This record gives sequence, C-alpha cells and structure tokens, in this order.
Amino acid sequence: MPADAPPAEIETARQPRAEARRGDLLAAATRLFAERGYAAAGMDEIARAAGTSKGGLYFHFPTKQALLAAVIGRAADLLRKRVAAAMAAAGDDPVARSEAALAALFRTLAKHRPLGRVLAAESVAAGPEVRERVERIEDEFVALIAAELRRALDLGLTAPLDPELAARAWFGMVRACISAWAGGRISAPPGELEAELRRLLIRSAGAMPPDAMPPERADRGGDRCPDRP
Amino acid sequence: MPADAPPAEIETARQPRAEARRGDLLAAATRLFAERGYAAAGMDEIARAAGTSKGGLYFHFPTKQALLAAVIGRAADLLRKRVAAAMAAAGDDPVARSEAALAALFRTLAKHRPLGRVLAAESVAAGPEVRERVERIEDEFVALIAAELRRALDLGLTAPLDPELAARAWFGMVRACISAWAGGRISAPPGELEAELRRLLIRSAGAMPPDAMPPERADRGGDRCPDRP
DNA sequence: AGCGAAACCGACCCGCGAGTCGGTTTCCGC
DNA sequence: GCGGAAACCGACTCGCGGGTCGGTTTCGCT
Repeated sequence: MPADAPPAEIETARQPRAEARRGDLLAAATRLFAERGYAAAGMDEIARAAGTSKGGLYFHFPTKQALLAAVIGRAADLLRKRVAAAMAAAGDDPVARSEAALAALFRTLAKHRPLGRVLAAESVAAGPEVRERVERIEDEFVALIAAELRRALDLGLTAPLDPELAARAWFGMVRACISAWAGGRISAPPGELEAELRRLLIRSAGAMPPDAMPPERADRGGDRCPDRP
Repeated sequence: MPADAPPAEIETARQPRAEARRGDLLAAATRLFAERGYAAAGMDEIARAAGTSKGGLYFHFPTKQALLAAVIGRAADLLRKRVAAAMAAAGDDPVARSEAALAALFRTLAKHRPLGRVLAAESVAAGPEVRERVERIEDEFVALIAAELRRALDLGLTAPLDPELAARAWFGMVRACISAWAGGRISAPPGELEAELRRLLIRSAGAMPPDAMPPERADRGGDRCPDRP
C-alpha cells in the first residue's frame, strides 16, 4: 500500500547540486516576478539571473506557471513554518498567540520583501488557478488567527467582534503596512513599525493584555534573526 | 500664454457617441483587466466586449498602457469625488470625517468590484510607471485620512498613535475586507460588514465617539444608493 | 443633397518570448 | 576509466497579441 499523497511540496531527493540550482532558480524567479511582474519577467532572464540557462531552467520546471506555483508554494511553506513555531512558543493565551502569529507573518514578510509582492500582486496576472491558490493560502492564515480570536472571545478577553472579519482585517493591516514599508513609503524602522502595529491590533480587538505575560521573550526583542543558516 | 496643463483627465469634448463608446470601452477594459489580468486580457477581446472592433478601440486609446492608465485615472477620480463629498458632509469632527472617508471608500469599492481588483493587483503587471501611479493614488487617500487622524490626535480624541501608519493600516483593513467580500469569501452582507469594520477602526484608534453626533444620518442607514442615473 | 471630417472596421504585420530539441558536460556506481 | 544517467546548454520554432493601415460608414453642417 502506498503512503498517502504528501499534501505539500514533493521534495524528490535529487542530486544535491540539482537541489541547489533549484533553490537559486526559485530565488531568482521570486525576485524577478516581484520586481518586474509575472508577465514581464522572461524565462531566459530568470535563468540568466540564476546563473544558468533556459534549458537548465526547463529541466527543473516544465512551464512558467509551474515555476510560479513553486515560488508560491515555497513561500507558503516558509510562512506556515514560521507562524506555527511562533504560535507554539507563545503558550496558551489566545491573544498572545494571535499576536505571535501576526508578528511572525510580519517579520517573515519584512525579511523577504519580494515574497510579499509576489503573494500580493502576481496572483491575478497568472490566471485564475494561481489566483485561487493564493487566496486559499491567505484564507488559511486568516482561519488560523480567527480560531484564536474565537477562543479569546469565548474567554471574554476581547470586545464582542466577528472573529472571521477581524482576522481578515488584521491580515490586511499587516499586509498594507509591510507593502508600504517594502516600497520605501514608510520611514519608520521595522521594530517601531511592528510595535505600533501591535498596539493598533490589540486596541482594535478591545483586548486587555494578558496579565501573566511570560517574561522570557526579552531576548527576542531585537528585529534580527539568522537568515540563511 | 497657454493655460497651464490640466493635472487630471483631459475630457476633450468630442461627439457624444464617441464619448459613449469611450465609456463602454473603459467599462469593458476595467472588467476584463480585473477578471483575467492586464497581460491576459487582449485588446481584441476588450474591443469585442465593448461591442466594437480593435480599430475602434485604437481610435480612442493609442496604446494598451494608455488604456490602463485611463481606467485607473477614472477610478481615482470617482473615488476622489465620493470621498471628498462624504468628508464634506461629515462636518468638522475629525474622527467622524475619517470614518466618513473610509465608509465612502468602502461603499464605492463595494459597488464597483472590478475597480478594486484593478487598483489592487494590476499595478505590478503593467510596468513600474503604472505601479508608481497607483501607489501615488493610494498615498493620496492615506494622507487624507492621516491628516484627519493628526487633528484628532491633537484634539486628544484618540489614543497616542502614529497617524501615517494608522491611516495606512486602516486603508489595508478596508481593502482586505472588500477584496475578500468581492471574492465571495465573506458571507456577511455589506451593511453588517461595514458596521463591524467601523467598530474595529474606531477601537483601534482608541477613539471615543464624538458626543455631538449629528442625528440626520438616519436616512443614509441603508446600503443602497442609485447606481447609474 | 453633398462634402468633409470624425468614427469605426478588420485583415495584416511583426517582434517577442514560451517552449523544444539535439547535443554536451558532470557526476555517480562499478 | 568507463558506461550511463542526470543535469545542463543555447540555437531554433512558432503562435499569440499589440499595433498598423487603407478602406468604409456615420454624421454634422451648409
């Protein structure tokens, strides 16, 4: 009996150098899709930027759409991982967990600016299938936050609100601010930006900060963490 | 000495039928750009959808980019008009004015769904010039709201906050909710959505509702207003 | 009516870029 | 070192779609 189909990326174990190339290609594609748009970025251009050739690119990805899909899939995996870790580390309090999820989203997108651009803007340009895929990913994170908000609501930690909608609104806030910041249209450093945003989020939910805030988050206070291990 | 260049749309007075065609073309272009994306929507297709031919389309717009620019310009004008009117009708209280501006934004985008899609997503696909143009328009509205927030802050009507950032965040909230709603991913009727969103916005600013709320807004309570006169 | 310009038509042109393919290099197992 | 497969190369194909253009219709004006 075969193992049931893996739901996400099927990292077929190839030669290590091939895996490295694949990574370079994805990185270059992400950057160029973000900079020039899906349609305007040429396959030849992407291949060149990754230090390889068109043929090499087509060896790894059968089509341009597949390349975009891989870029998006990878981004989604990264976000999922970071957010899950942040929420797990935040303990049980649902408000703290929501905060942590959004902070993780924020930091990850802030660190990989092109990634946000691709997720935000390229979904329409590449046809309805891709658009729906991106919308699904967004819905996934919104649902994650909504679940926490619902718990918080049940515990009486927030003002009465519609958790679905509030989660969506929060997501939109984070994305708009990240996007403007990535475009250089907000001058504040990311640390301040995040703090201010957190205040807005908390106030909008009418939440009181959890009285038993665990103090061991002191060392995470900076806005830098190792990028490429 | 020639009159100084008009800053916005140059509605050269042509034959009335030409003006009508132009309108049809812009409507069709808006819809198709939103549905299939800038790159995927063909000029021939747009012309056909507007009930005319490629040649007719090119009689009105010299190039595809010009067509998109016209679509965006028209959208911006519409939004400007609605928002200005709403703010003027809201009186002097800065919180009420901010609320009114966002409500106008909300209603206009909710009524013309494709318009929001174009503004939100097509900016990257059509090259950097268009992207910057859209960003300018967004900045314009953000600045409008930020100014009101600053006044509110000075009057002590809100919690301490960064007006620029809060305005940006508010804009993002509205856009995200509209976008999800337009995509059918939020079930709530627009009236409820708007009310809930308003609560979130107000709470996020830590604002108290103006004690002298003018009561003549009773008749505007519905969510319908005449579309095409 | 009749003239001229505005408005419109659609077959055609042509550059661009996604995708192909035969050939070459790299590397692993023996 | 050698066979063979995986990985890679880049010149070429070819359909698609933006833009052109000569011709036709519509309409305002006298």
